[in-house]
Amino acid sequence: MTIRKMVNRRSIADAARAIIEVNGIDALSMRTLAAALDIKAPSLYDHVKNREEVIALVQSEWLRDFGAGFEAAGKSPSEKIHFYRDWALRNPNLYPVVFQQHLHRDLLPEGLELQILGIVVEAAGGSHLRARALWAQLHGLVDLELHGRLPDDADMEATWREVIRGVEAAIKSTE
Amino acid sequence: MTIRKMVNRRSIADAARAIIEVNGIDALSMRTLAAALDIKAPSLYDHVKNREEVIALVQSEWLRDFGAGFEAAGKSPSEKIHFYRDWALRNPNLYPVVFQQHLHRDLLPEGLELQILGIVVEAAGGSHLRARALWAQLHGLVDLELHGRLPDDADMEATWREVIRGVEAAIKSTE
DNA sequence: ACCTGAACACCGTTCAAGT
DNA sequence: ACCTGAACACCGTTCAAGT
Repeated sequence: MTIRKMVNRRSIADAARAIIEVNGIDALSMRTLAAALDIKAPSLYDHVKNREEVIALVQSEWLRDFGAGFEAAGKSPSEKIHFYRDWALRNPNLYPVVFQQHLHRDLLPEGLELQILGIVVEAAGGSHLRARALWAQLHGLVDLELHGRLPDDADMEATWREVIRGVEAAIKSTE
Repeated sequence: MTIRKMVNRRSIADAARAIIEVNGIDALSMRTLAAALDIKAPSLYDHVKNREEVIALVQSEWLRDFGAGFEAAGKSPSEKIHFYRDWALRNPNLYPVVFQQHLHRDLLPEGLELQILGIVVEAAGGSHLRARALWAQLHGLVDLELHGRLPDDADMEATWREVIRGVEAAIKSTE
């Protein structure tokens, strides 16, 4: 006689995260998710509104994880940038879910988005404008790298160093 | 008596592009695509290998379109950057297909990828390294903008000006 | 409240059959 | 060569029914 673990929004989010992490977001179906929780697909709808909301829960859970690590990473621009890249490459299936879906702000812990934005602003030397330009660069480079869109012979280490150099130069120029 | 237009790889690509353009890539199913061409879904497989290949055809068609426009755009970094942004925002449903899918290089016109890369290198003042950093920034900013991931009050015009300023400063610093 | 089986309207793809 | 209907193994979601 096996006992089934309690099913609630948290356990659903955890099971969904595990599926996405291993097999990508396309592998997340309401049926596979239900199976992982030992119930049938229609039962999920007693806990969540729809598949969209399941994804939003994972997004929220992992944005919190990212935020904590980003906050804790060394405080120089270079260290923040390295953390961003490493987090993304360590979580290739989760990254697009967290940073490339519509952000369900209503399910987010209060202030989390602002906290993360604040760290980027700090790394960019205090300018909101440069912070957005920097974030775009980090996000874009990660995305191109994850999709294998850069030429095969592209030296990614050197490219990331170039990004860091650019930010440091921009900060120095306004000091 | 209605006559059906000829069905071939080109007409399939055109019909697929039209569907994606209007309703996004999720709306592209083999059944809706076949219906647009006045045939049944299984018949598509006499012309293409699978849905993946249909997408690759659209990707190839539009990368060529982008490349032609990018080439023709004014030759200053600022003008190239503006063209990139405008093209993306004018084609919000096509952009991810062209720049965020695995690139099927085997279906691409010879040299097209290198041509586009060359233009970015030129806009970046000749440095391959800075070209990748720049492309990442353009791609990332467009993606964040298309996904509405930046704060509502973010001044996008100013952010793009900041990107242009950064590139110009970087070029100047190595002249 | 939580779970179920059956059903609806969809998918991509295969295949035997027609012309 | 090109097209078809039928089928297979999937989807997300709804709903009446059970406890």
